[in-house]
Amino acid sequence: MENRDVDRTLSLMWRRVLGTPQGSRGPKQRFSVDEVIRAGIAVADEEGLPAFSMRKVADRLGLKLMSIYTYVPSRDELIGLMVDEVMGEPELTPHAGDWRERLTVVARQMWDEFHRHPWLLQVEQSRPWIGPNGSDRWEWQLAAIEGAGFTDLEMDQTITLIGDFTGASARADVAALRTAEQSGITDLEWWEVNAPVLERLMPPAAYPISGRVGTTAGEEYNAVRDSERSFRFGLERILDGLEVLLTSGRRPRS
Amino acid sequence: MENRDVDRTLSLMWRRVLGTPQGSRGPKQRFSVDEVIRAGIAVADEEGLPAFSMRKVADRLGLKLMSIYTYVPSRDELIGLMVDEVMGEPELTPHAGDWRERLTVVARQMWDEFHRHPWLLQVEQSRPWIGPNGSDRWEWQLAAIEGAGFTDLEMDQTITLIGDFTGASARADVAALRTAEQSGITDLEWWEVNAPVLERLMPPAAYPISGRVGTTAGEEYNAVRDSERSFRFGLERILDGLEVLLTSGRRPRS
DNA sequence: CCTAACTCCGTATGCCTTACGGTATTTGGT
DNA sequence: ACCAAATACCGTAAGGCATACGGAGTTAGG
Repeated sequence: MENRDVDRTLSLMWRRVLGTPQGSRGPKQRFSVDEVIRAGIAVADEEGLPAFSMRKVADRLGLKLMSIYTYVPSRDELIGLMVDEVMGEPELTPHAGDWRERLTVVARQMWDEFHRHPWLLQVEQSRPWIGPNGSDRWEWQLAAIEGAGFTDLEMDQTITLIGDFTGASARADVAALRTAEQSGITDLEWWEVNAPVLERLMPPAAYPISGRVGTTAGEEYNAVRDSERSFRFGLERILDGLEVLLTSGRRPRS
Repeated sequence: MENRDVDRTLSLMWRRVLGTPQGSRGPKQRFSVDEVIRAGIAVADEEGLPAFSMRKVADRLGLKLMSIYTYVPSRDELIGLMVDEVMGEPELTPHAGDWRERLTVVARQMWDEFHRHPWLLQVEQSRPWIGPNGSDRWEWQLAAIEGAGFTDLEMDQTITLIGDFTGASARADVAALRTAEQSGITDLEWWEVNAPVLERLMPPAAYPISGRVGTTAGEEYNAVRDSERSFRFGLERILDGLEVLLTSGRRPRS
């Protein structure tokens, strides 16, 4: 990636700060970059990232396909801009309560966001775009545990841990929701269709533990999985583990 | 999804158990389903899932594109079969040591696997295929914590937690490795190109905490991120948190 | 008032999956 | 021994995608 591309990318990301460097010669653009980004978000919200295409963005704006490329250099770039745009949606409310409550808010915000914009989980960012909203968010997330007693390194690792885990849980939950919706068949119905076949294929003797655990979980969840509950379980364990780190005594306030 | 499709899907998955129901009339197939699956894995290993195509699988076997469809009903199905095939690669060694060590082995096995077959992280399984190797693995993973004092429900949630977290960490690590390899530019070089631009865009006063933390982390990691280290950090926290759950006293052996 | 710069778009290239129909091959049944 | 059914393999085409390129129309600076 050339230096010029870096500039092009970043100047779109930070267009609020830099202003839009509109050359003044030719005709004015019919839309703004922001409108293109918002149209992109709408398409992705409705159809998911695999079905997201430049043509659909263009159609939504009443432009023809290739005109989109005068606003944005490529599909990947547009997606990067969409991501940072979305990062700016939730208000970064001042932190309150102890660090456990604060981290819970941080995690819950991400969880909600992944449900509002499931395509975020499908973005493959080769190199992370550094945009204004993402940067503000990262600052806010770190602020949640500032002064709790972590070292700088641990702060970085802690937010990464919370984010990674929340993303993975949300991914499972969103996948389950989407499948249920698309196939028009509930988890339970699916199971009822497959169970007889699987019972023939999987002798209980070969799966003593998963058989027992699966039955218990199925009865308790009233479904094959309950991702929301797994998320709460995991988050509590992680918070407990962080507390152990903080109270293990070997730690002078850095 | 019709009942017949369920059968078709599952009978391919469990072909070892069921035998291949080869009608005996026409010409024999030149290859086996297993060879197709292995060719698919080779393609995915080399080029990743986005570049994975039926044509490449066919080319690798010396078949023409459409012939693949006589072995496997669709691309998605083939990917499902590839996943279960890969799940059978590592040996499920008998568990030894305490539950912490065992869970570490479980997590490390997944971590390694995601690095051996990074495309696993790109698979969007709408409904999870239940195959023999995946089932055996799940049984083995649960066995790692059998008798440690968890309830059945907690066993399910614990393995899910370890798996989710490991997947997310591996995703970050693999993405970083791939980017470094593809762009031929290291994290550090990328930073050196971008830093001057970003310094202009991001006034330090607006990012006091992330500035400080980022500097510390950068010096310590000798890179922007160190996913391997974040993985070890997160895993330790999670294991600590699970230990809290087990030793909190409120727990009669279920 | 002319021309440089710019927007918008038509066309083309080269990918992808998969539906469909044709042809060659093998074998069970007669 | 021969025919017909079943099957594997493949050619073609439809309908999708990103994006390179060049042309036509529009605007404003000099």
